[in-house]
Amino acid sequence: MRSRRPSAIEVARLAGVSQSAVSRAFTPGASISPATRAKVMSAAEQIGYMPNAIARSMITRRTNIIGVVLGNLEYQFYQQALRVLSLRLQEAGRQVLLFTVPPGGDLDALLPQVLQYQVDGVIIGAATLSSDMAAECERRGTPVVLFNRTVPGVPAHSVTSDNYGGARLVATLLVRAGHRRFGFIAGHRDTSTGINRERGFYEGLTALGIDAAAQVVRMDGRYSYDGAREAVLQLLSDGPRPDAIFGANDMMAMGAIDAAREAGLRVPDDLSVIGFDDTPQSAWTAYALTTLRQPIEELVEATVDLILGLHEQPSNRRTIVEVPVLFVERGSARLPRPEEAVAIAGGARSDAAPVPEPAAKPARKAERRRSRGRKVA
Amino acid sequence: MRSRRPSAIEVARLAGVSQSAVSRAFTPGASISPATRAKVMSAAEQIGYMPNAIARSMITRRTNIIGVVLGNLEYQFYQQALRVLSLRLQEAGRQVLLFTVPPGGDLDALLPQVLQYQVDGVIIGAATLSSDMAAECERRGTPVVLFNRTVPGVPAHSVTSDNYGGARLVATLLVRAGHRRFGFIAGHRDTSTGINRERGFYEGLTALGIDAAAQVVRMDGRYSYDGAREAVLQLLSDGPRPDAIFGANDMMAMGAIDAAREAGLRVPDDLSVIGFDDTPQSAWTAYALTTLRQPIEELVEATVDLILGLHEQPSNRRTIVEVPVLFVERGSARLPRPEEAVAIAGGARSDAAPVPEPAAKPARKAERRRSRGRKVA
DNA sequence: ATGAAAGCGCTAACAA
DNA sequence: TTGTTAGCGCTTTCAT
Repeated sequence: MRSRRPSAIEVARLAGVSQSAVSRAFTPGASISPATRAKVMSAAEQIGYMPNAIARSMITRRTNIIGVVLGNLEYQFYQQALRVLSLRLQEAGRQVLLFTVPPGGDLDALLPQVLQYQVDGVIIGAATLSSDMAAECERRGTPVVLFNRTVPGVPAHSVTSDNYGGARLVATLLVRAGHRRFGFIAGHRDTSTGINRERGFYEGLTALGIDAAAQVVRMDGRYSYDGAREAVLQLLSDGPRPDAIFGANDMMAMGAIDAAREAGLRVPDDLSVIGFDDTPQSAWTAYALTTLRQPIEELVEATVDLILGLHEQPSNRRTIVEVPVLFVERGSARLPRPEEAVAIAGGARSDAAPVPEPAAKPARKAERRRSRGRKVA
Repeated sequence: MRSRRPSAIEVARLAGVSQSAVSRAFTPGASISPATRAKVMSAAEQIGYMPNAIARSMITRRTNIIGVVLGNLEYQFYQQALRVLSLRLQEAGRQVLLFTVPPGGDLDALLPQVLQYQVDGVIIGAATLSSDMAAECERRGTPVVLFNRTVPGVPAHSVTSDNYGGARLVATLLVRAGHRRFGFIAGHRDTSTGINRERGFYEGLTALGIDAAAQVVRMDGRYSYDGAREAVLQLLSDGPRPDAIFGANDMMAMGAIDAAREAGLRVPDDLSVIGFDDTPQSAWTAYALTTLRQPIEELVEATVDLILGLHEQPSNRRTIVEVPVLFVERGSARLPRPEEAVAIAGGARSDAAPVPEPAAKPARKAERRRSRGRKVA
């Protein structure tokens, strides 16, 4: 058996050309005659040559690797996001170097590792980035895009969905449908996502004259099914019952639905429940969860465009992309009559009956309305 | 502002030492005096130097990068697996270069890309590996481990769970509990996982004298919730009803449960349903799915041990690790009395009452039995 | 313990 | 179009 990894020199020798000819043969659009290229290719094939991407990146100063740092890979949303991200980056000819912030771990400790691999850019969908590390990345000329989060005071580019607007829309729709007492299941206080959803919900209620402080019970669902289920079970067992619950993500909303049923309540007749994300499970008939869809495809597309664009042409202007969310009506919440709802949501078309229905094909049948979305440059 | 990425030479100049001293300072256990190291470190800090992992790997001939190729990132099981895999590899000081086989895409087309990055090993949890590509990897000395699959005729190392044994156990338990007519929801015919689960189930039935050909309706669930739900809806609407359904994964089993309920059946009273995987949703009270747990942690651990070990010390002996699965009883299936069930499963301890229960903490409360597991070297 | 020098596999500038 | 040459940033002999 031959030596393990043939180099361009060996190919060159075999093909009877110079080593740079080999390099050119593998460079699309390089100045080389078809005859030479053919010779090279056949020699390469013969000995199983394959260019060394690492060596190439040393001199081109680009690795075509994008670092992706995630901290919440236990959440469906991030799992889906990673799937799409990986697909899109690959289509763009880039590779994904994946880093996971371990539970209790530190993003700032991880980032130097990422940078050592000379990545062409970093996409961060994890905990908070310190402004020190952001500055370090900028100094090195490595573009950074925050995915699904913003960090106050850190001048990094970011892509998020309109968490505030979506949550505010939920508040409006619930009030218009006659709900008066609410439960809000919060995730973590220290994520921009969670904060904005909470703010949107409370401000939406307040804007319609609801005394949020008195009428909303805030629960901590720790972003988990179990956490939410237990909190809601507790809530329903003592004191006056809410007539609607808004979960800061779908998993928690589903925990709320199960809790409600365990407590003998019917959803949505006795209790309306709305979630956030539109994970695949929301469409399952056991839940038929009315929710806000985070448009993963669009979020990812924006993220990829940003990071690749920044590598080509660095910019010190901070870009913030905010993508509108979509209201997906299934069966878990009582809502205003369609005409009114449409007026509330700002005129998007509604093409479904208002009756709850099993949602096998929610994408086609359900009523949807877009939140405002904006792009801030 | 200074030049973007300081090199060891610049550090050396600033510290008044040679460039190799800088290298040594950053190499644990290298022969260098504390004084010199201190000088280097302070100079490095000053100009923000960080070793270039790419350059280093050129000469050490190891990148510390493991290629991970997945094709099924829409399935929870692989999402979870990736999460754990990434964590464990990071703990071992390795990085994950992630590749996704696009829908309809080709693993063999992807693998050369992986190899160009000079990865220290490849973990494959996607479609089928051709023996050509396997040979190519071996020729280059890049170890390959198949995750959750085996490919007949391809001499690659692999780690799987005991799909056959688990499925066979399901058949046994269902028959012993008195079930006689069955539905089996298959995934794809071309995955070793699917094949073995199917074989185990059918052979388990046959071994107990059930005429599988006559008593089992085989459905194609395309590994999806929707596919399974529709297939089961169809099944229940015409012809004699089965009294138990086994889904080749949890998502399909949950689709079956929803279909049964839509058809007005109670689970498990009218219909027993068992799944495979033990995804997080199985524990949700709406389903309380009785299922077989694929021990992700153990699968990943074995995979990581294998791939790292192989890189240190290549072996041409083919290693196949098969990890036992765990039977997790929740509430979706009627089962034999505990004593009998234990005898069937081969003596594993049972510490739960046989009554179905909401499964908030299934790990502690549920009854479990291990399938046989074996390790073949 | 330290520095000088060689070179990992490649691309890019230059000359021919 | 082609070959020659000079590095990319680092580790690793080999002297000292």
